[in-house]
Amino acid sequence: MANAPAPEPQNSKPSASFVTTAGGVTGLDVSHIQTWDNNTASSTLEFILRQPAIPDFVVNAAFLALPLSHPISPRLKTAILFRRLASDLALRSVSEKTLEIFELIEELDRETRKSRPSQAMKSAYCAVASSCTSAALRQNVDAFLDCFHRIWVLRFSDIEKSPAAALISEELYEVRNIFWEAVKDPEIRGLVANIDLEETLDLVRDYLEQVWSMEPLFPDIAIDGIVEDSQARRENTGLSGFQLDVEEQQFLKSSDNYMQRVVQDTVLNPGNRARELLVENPEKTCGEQFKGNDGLDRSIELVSNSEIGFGDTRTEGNETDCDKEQTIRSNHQRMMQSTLLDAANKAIESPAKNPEEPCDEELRGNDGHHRRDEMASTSAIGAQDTITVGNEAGTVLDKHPDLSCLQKMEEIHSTSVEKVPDSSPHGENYSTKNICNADSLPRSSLMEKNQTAHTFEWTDSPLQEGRLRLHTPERKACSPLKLIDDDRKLTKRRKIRKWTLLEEDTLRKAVTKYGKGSWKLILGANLTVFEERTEVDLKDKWRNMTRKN
DNA sequence: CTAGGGTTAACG
DNA sequence: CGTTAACCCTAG
Repeated sequence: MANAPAPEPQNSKPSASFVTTAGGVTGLDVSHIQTWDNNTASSTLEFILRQPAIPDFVVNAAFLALPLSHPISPRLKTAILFRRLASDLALRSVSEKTLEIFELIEELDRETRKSRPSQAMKSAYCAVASSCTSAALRQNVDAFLDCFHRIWVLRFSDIEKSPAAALISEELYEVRNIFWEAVKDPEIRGLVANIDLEETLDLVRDYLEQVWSMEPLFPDIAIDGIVEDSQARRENTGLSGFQLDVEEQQFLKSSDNYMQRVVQDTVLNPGNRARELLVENPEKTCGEQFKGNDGLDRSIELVSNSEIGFGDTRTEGNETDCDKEQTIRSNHQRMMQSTLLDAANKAIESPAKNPEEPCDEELRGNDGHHRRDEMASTSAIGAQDTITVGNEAGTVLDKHPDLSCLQKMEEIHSTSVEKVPDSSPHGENYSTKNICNADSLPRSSLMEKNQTAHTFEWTDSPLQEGRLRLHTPERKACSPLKLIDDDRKLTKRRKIRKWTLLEEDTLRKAVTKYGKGSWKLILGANLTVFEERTEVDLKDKWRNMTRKN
């Protein structure tokens, strides 16, 4: 995984300069980023996100240099999530967050590629879920019961109802049954207590490698300026050939300064992986870019501060446009930092910690709800929710140590939901909040809802305590023109796959059984045969088959 | 969700 | 270059 395949440079306009070392691409010259069009920016960011050798802080800085108006496409969101998966992998840690990332990727995947999850994805998901449960069992029985309830009952039923439903494979059902047996019968627990983390990591690795090599990273644009050494690089960073106005120059200086601070923080932060990478390549990575003057100091401090709550960045009465920009940017920075650096910082978390605590940490001191929404829709599950789930599940299980069936647990789950019909932690309507956000900012969060995503409303049930929340795509105000433009470019047509004889046979039989037109039903009844086909595909295929025969 | 017209890409 | 299967878009 240390060396993901780099995209073949193609021949078109130069767009981005990368710094390479023996270990691969390790840095990025962002000085021209302001001149990139949306497509170039998306593709380039996607590229660097997929380069494990590029330290997180470089990725972070690249996002920082990106014009705020730049839309984050579903593809890019997916790439960010892949980055998180890769980080988990590098740190040899899988957790419930990893599970959630899979769910999010699957949802996004359905939006962008309209495909069902690959076998590799489902296997990896199943393995991560198993590993988490097994790890909990090794901890103690309470943790195991709690974990089982959270993952295999609550989360499972949430996914079933979510756009990520296709993630649930037969294998997952089987594993759930096995764990369920272990819940009922302590003697079986020994058999599931030692699920191999290595195997899980391998499966996640397989999945990532499959996805990363699946499609060209640069469908339309090319990376032309791969710089081989710092000498050449120096020439390249001089902004020659580009006319920058004063504002842009100031901005660039500011981002340099930000990068400098990130580096300092990173270096001071023991156990941070980025630091190791930096030390390995002290000058070839980004060293030269880290000169600059005070531009974003205040927002940087806010960013560097582990506190995530929404402080007002405009404490001095001096409200210029520049300040506004800083405010927006500082939110942006926090978002990126927590998304990308969170994984890197995991290394310094105590391994003995309760799995919920990292979330707690991310949200500690937070009394602003915006942030909470953002985190809930990215990698972190709302901490209070999670903890409540934990406690509740724990006590429930303690009170009913001899639960006789899964249904009973599910009953408990649903009654607990009914008991607190509208008690979301802050009594807020999340949808409304997000819409407000979207109105005021071009993009307040990298993980902001995909505009093309269908709405999956949870408002009338599961936002309350005792329930894990899944990603909830919502609409936001956005220029429809931009939207169409973006999606056209970024949503790829599926690769053509010939129908197999088995598929044709199955379809024929199914049509005689269920009748022509029940495509959804037919698909549902033959999910394994019609892997990665949609009901529309079935319909089209039937049209083809019946046209000439 | 389905039906049906439109588009794309593989193939002879 | 025409034909066709696979895939996409969207009205109803």
